[in-house]
Amino acid sequence: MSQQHAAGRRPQPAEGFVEAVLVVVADIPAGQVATYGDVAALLGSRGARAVGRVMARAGGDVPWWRVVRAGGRPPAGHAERARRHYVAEGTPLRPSADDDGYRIDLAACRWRG
DNA sequence: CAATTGACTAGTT
DNA sequence: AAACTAGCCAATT
Repeated sequence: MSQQHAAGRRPQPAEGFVEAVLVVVADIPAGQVATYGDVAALLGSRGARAVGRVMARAGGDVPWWRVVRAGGRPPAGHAERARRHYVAEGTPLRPSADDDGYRIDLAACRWRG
C-alpha cells in the first residue's frame, strides 16, 4: 500500500515523548518521588509542563502520584488522591498549612534516575 | 502553520 | 510571604 498520503505519516516523536515519560515515571520506586523538571531532565528536555501534560492525558496507567512539583507539592488538583498513595507507600510527608494540607519531603525521598 | 494551552519552575515585585 | 512575570516544551486547536 503506498504511502498514506505522502506526509500523512504518524509522527513518532508524539508517542515517543509520551512513552518516554511513562517509562521514567514507572521507574520511580515506591516511597520515592521525582519532580516534573527531573523527569523532563532525564528525557533530555526541560519541559516540566510538557511532562505534566502527558500525565494529565496518559498518566492514568502509571504511578502519577510519584511525580510532584518542585517545592514538594502534589500534582495540582490531586492532593487528596495522591495523599492516600503516599501514606500507603510510606512516602515521608510533612504537615503544611496549604490547601493541600501536606507537603512531600523531597529532601528525604527525591529519586534520581 | 500561528496561536493557545497546560498535573511546571525560577526569578521579581 | 504572596502575587506576578517570564521562560520552557510538547500537544491541541
